[in-house]
Amino acid sequence: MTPQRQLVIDAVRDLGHATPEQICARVQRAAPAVNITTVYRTLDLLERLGMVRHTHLGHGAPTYSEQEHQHVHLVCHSCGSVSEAPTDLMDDLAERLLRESSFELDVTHVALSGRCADCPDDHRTADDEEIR
Amino acid sequence: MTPQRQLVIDAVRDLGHATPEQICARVQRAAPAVNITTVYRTLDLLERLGMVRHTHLGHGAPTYSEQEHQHVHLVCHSCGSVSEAPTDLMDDLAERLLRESSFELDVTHVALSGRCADCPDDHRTADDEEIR
DNA sequence: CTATGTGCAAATCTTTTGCATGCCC
DNA sequence: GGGCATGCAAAAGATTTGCACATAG
Repeated sequence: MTPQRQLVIDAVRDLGHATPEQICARVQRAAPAVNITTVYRTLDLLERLGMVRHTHLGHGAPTYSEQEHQHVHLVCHSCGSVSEAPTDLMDDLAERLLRESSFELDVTHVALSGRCADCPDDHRTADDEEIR
Repeated sequence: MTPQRQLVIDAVRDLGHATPEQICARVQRAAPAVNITTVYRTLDLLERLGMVRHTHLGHGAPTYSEQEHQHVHLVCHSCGSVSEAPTDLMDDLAERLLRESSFELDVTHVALSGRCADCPDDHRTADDEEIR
């Protein structure tokens, strides 16, 4: 366990869910010399150790969060905000998938996409707004 | 409507769901001169026109499919296979999200992740296997 | 001494942009 | 001629790799 690794863990914990870039920026506030390469390598390592997990939020960037930090991500593709919902929302679905398709759902790995409460239902299609 | 655009539409239809790269390769079988830039631009255009949609399958690459081709994608993060399930699987969930979180779910935009019927439950974590 | 972690630079891959050309009306 | 679509080359952004150095055990 090196200082860099500890900093990455702290950053992941503090940020909740963040991209490698954001994590790197955070780490560099404490230790400017830390290279982004190290952040990538460390995230990879921590993930293999089961200490962090990553989730795909839709538009390319994977985000990392603590392993324990389990919830379903709801991404608004109009405003880009990410909110969280309890994983038991998915329990029924998970059960049905297992029964009907023998598919064992990993609830936390992928974000659900849609429009959040704050965004009006204008008629642009959702993807027009997606951050690239 | 140019020949290139028709070819892209055909490729999207034929391939079901495919990345821009795959679509480009397919198009180039018929017209080798077509540039990948054109594929990207055309997909963008077709998407704005509502003729195709794209879905995030988890590991970075977005895949494009016909607009009408509505279903939920199930991605196995052990073997990488993509299967499809009827969207009404998600109806209950969508309703609950709307009621409890005022979140209007877009069922088709994001793939669900998990382990498919064919993959044994070994104890590597799912993400170890994720295609990068 | 050996193994491992780190920083740096460069390579790679994907996607986007700028620009010149060509075609259609 | 004006506008739009295309191809090409280059840029941009994200991630990975090779390598040399340092440090710990």
